[in-house]
Amino acid sequence: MYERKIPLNLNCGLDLIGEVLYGKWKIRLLWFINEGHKRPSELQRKIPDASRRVLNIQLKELEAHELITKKIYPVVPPKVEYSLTDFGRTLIPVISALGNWGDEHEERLRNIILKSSQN
Amino acid sequence: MYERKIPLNLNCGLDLIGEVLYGKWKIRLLWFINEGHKRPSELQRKIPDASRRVLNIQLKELEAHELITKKIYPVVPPKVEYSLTDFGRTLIPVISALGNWGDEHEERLRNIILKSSQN
DNA sequence: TTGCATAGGGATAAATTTTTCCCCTATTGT
DNA sequence: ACAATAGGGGAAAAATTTATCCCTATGCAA
Repeated sequence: MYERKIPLNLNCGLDLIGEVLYGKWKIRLLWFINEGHKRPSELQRKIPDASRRVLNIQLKELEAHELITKKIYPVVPPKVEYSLTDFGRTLIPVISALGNWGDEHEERLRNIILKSSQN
Repeated sequence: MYERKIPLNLNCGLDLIGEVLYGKWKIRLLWFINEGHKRPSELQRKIPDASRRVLNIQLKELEAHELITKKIYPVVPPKVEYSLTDFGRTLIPVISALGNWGDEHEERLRNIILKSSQN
């Protein structure tokens, strides 16, 4: 595992939530798990731009942060299902707020982002 | 400027908001500017863990994304003030939602994060 | 006259995150 | 035998983000 060289700072609420949500795909993972896409392979299909590896890594982190739980069924071929914990579920309204803002300003954002990524 | 090699994806609202808020210090910059800390030097003092350089870079990006405006006063020593645009102001409730969630679960989060960063 | 404050930028290094590639388990179907 | 499916993980490379260092300029205070 990677060993951090610059210390964490956990001063305020924004630092704290940042620590658990930072990661390119974490918010989407939580979102799709909440929507009922529980198995790793489903999640990989839902998020095809992410490498399989990172999804696994980020799922592990979400689990370590107690936002999701992992259930392994002892069958072959293997079956695994993730679910939100109660704690994780409290994040859903926050994620909705993010997604809604993005949706509401979709047109404008797309233009702005594309324009500013030209130069 | 850095030239991206992996294309952006701007499919859903979460992608879009991610594009403008991703960046270690951007949320805090918006927050403090909203609180009235407008000058670069104030912001640097408010966010001492960030290097001066990155704050400038991220302020520029926020400006390019039309979330803040920059006013340069032609005086010596130089004086600059940032303000939220109307568009940027619409983000404040979203940022509050993030910060509040972190504050509400402060104890728990601090423990979880420290525990999981041990090993 | 040296030092500090103000604002900003270039070049380069370091830190961190994500991707790529390859390998392993076990069963079912061809 | 061999591929496909389902889930994982190590090692190293590539991508991306942040940090460090040094330089510009002016006016004011010790």
